[in-house]
Amino acid sequence: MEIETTTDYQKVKVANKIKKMFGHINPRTSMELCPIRDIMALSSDKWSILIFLYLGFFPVLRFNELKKKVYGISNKVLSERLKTLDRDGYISRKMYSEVPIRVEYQLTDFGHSYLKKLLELTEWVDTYKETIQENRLKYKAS
Amino acid sequence: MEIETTTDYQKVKVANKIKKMFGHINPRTSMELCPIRDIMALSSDKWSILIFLYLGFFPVLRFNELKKKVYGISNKVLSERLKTLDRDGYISRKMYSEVPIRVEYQLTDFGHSYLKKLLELTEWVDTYKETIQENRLKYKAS
DNA sequence: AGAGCAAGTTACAAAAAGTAACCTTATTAA
DNA sequence: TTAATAAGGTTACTTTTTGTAACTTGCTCT
Repeated sequence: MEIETTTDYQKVKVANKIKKMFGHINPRTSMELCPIRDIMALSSDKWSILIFLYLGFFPVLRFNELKKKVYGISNKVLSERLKTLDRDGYISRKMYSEVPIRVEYQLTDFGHSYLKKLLELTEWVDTYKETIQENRLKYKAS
Repeated sequence: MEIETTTDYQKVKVANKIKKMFGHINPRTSMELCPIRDIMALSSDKWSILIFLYLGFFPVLRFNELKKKVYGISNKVLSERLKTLDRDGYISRKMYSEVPIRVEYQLTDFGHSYLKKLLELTEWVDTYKETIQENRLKYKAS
């Protein structure tokens, strides 16, 4: 898989984007107070990605349905992640007081908007996953 | 900040993308063996994002320069992240046997390619960070 | 009365991240 | 001739985060 080189012009554009977003980036200051990292970390961790993907694929899922699909996740962690995603507005939680109780989760418009962007990044990863495997083998051999 | 609603047509397109990438997504199988999560988790965590951004902004940085810029990171974690990013091929590490020793890190073409995609996601986050803050306040109040 | 179900919670163990002191090799200053 | 300084880490130890598995709650059905 060939990676096209980034031209100097493109690099300048990237640097400008970074500067615009992280205005205080310079040798003397930090990004410590920047919320972007916090938001990124909470929405792109290994479990949240799967929750986004499954809710993008199946419009509505209940707690235990998600638990079965997001293979390996525990009740505790699923519960925590759903709370965070709900709190930040990516998903909605609807409780129906039936017996037994029914709770339904789905992406909000905001969540769909984020998922669209997240997918573009995962598509890149999907395209180059073999390249990364090869890089790891080369590294190991060296 | 208004979020535009995702049409049913767009949702189907998203579902198709997911199906293409995560072909085995269905109620009976898992994504357990999928490398995408692993790669995403290792390249988009809270410290790696900053390393990408700083190396996207400053073409070449030495260990201690990075340490100063990536405010709050410890030697140990910086060293670990740099190793992982080097191993996966995002950055290159060049050592010069001077005294004192000099080690330079920079993005590879592969790393630049990834950063470009990562930036699109962080730009979305940058655009909507206030929305998320509001969502959190609403959630807290409810 | 006992079993079962959905949707969690809780107490505890394991893993990951953070902290601070230390190491190496060579150079210069006292 | 010690001693301090420098870069780029490593190591031992502490704290925080994750993961595991058992338990809870409220109601129904047998």
